[in-house]
Amino acid sequence: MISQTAEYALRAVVHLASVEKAGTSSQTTQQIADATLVPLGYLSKVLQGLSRAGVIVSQRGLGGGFSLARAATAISVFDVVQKVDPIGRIAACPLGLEAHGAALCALHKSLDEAAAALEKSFRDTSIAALVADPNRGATLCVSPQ
Amino acid sequence: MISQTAEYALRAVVHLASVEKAGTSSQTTQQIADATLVPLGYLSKVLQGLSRAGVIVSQRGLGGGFSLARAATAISVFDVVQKVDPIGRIAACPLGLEAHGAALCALHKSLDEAAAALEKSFRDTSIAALVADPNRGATLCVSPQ
DNA sequence: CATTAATTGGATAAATTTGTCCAATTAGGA
DNA sequence: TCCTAATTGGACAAATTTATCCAATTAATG
Repeated sequence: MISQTAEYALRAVVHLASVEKAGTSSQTTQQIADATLVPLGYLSKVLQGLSRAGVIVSQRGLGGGFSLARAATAISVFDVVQKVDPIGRIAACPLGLEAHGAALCALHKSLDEAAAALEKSFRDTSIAALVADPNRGATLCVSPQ
Repeated sequence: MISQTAEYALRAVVHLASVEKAGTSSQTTQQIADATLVPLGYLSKVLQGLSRAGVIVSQRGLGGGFSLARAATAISVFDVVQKVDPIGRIAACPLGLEAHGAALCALHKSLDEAAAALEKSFRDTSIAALVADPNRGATLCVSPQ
């Protein structure tokens, strides 16, 4: 449903939200990789993408790392997914025929409605809502850092 | 949201439903390719998969081709998608840690709920519902065969 | 200023998905 | 029986996604 890359991006952002809630300001790629079990080298690319997209901010050099670009309550699952692996809403008939202008056939209308529902669900879920209450289960199914 | 292969499979099955509704009993790979604009060689593989999955039936030799394995009302979008490109429901933490047994963290619980909703939407849509009323727009955004 | 720790970006490789082609097999019909 | 039309299955190629590695750059600190 979502790509591996989107899954990795969500894990990283949720982890950042989790440590920020606990009072830590930034995390290195290595720390994020350890917490999320995402391959280090690939995670580096994913974080670069999220940084360019304005979801997180990076700080180079000693003491640097990544942190959320804004409050976790102001970042949605959609914000993260859309940047690395956009949900393909169907705007026009994929067959490219213009016989019916912008009108979609029943199949593509139905698929687009499903995509719209998924998109709404992602828009309505904030990253903050995915950070577990520290008194209950841990974030990301792993023990807290 | 769904793979290219799933999109092709849906086009093919909807097309078969459409021609069967119009009284034609079977279609060759070539005919389906012409109607759906799916690359012929690849469509051949997709149809083989749908055939093995029991969604359509094939008939070899002269006069052969493909037809639906049962009434279009009894085939759902889910039946088609699931065979070629299964919706990945999240049964256990993808990080593979057993710290919390089968319990999902908030992120994966949320993603699984989204997958469940998508799955339900696909289950609730029959192929018959996607065959356009011949008096209105055409099936698949293309002119009828 | 030198050292250390960190991101950045590029080149490259591996894996998966998508796509092509063709020989073998199956079946109908003259 | 022979010809033709069709699926089947295998090998292969291209494109995309996922993953690895490393040199260059940036920044803090002693």
